[in-house]
Amino acid sequence: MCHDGCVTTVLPITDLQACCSPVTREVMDAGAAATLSRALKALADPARLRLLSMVSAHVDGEACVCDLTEPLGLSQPTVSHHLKVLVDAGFLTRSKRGTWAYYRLVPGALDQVAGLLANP
Amino acid sequence: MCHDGCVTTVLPITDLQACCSPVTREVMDAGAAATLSRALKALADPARLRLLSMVSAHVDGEACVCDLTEPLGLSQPTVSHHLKVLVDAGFLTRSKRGTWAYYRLVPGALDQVAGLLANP
DNA sequence: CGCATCCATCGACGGATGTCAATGCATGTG
DNA sequence: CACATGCATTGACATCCGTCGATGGATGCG
Repeated sequence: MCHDGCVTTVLPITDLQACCSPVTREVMDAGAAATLSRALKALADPARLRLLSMVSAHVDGEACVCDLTEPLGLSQPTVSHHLKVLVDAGFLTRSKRGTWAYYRLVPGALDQVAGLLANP
Repeated sequence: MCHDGCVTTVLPITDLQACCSPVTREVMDAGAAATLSRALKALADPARLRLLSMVSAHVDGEACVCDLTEPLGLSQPTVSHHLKVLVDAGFLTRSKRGTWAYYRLVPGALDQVAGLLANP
């Protein structure tokens, strides 16, 4: 695997909005496909989908790791790992206050991916 | 891995439309997350995204394997493999006519996934 | 200070995934 | 019939990914 450059950098959401027109509009070049697929890979996991859902449904739209570990049924390191993946992909932000780390949805990030899948 | 049942059956697109409300509407249960993540996994590959794009852009909205293998730059078995993944996930249909196998987008399949990601 | 809590990172392990060469099976053609 | 073409399947291989226990750093509290 790992074609065309093997980019290890984080995916800023701005890359996504600049990268490509929707899948069915015209033929995607390799770069656009790689960028969009990186965003989709971050979403293509049941634990991460539930994390996004739980964070957005939590009070004030934010949640810390200890709020998520038990209802998700996974260990704390695993939850931290998934949250990091979602932050790196631009779907969540992390803000540390005291001992706690609060995660929050990035507004419009999911809609942007949705817009690249749907027809215009 | 492979929690909650380890379903090996194909994912009919009807499951998807029945499975869940959008990610940010309410907390997803494990089953809905598994179903949606299976659809997203099928999309989360640059080769498959380009295949969808190339099929939809091809004349008459359909294409056979020999149309796709050279512009994609992957071997014929690999292209066949990716096409099978997309068919099994409900994003493409396959119709064999003579020696050729023609692939075609399933109307609305991508939009359905998009609708589950975006806000209502 | 000493201790508990929250969380990120590390190392390890098993299973999944993307890729190709080789093979086999239809279908069409001389 | 013999042969070529289009495609799916198989087997093998390297890599990636999800998970956990263990560890360690940071913060707050007695």
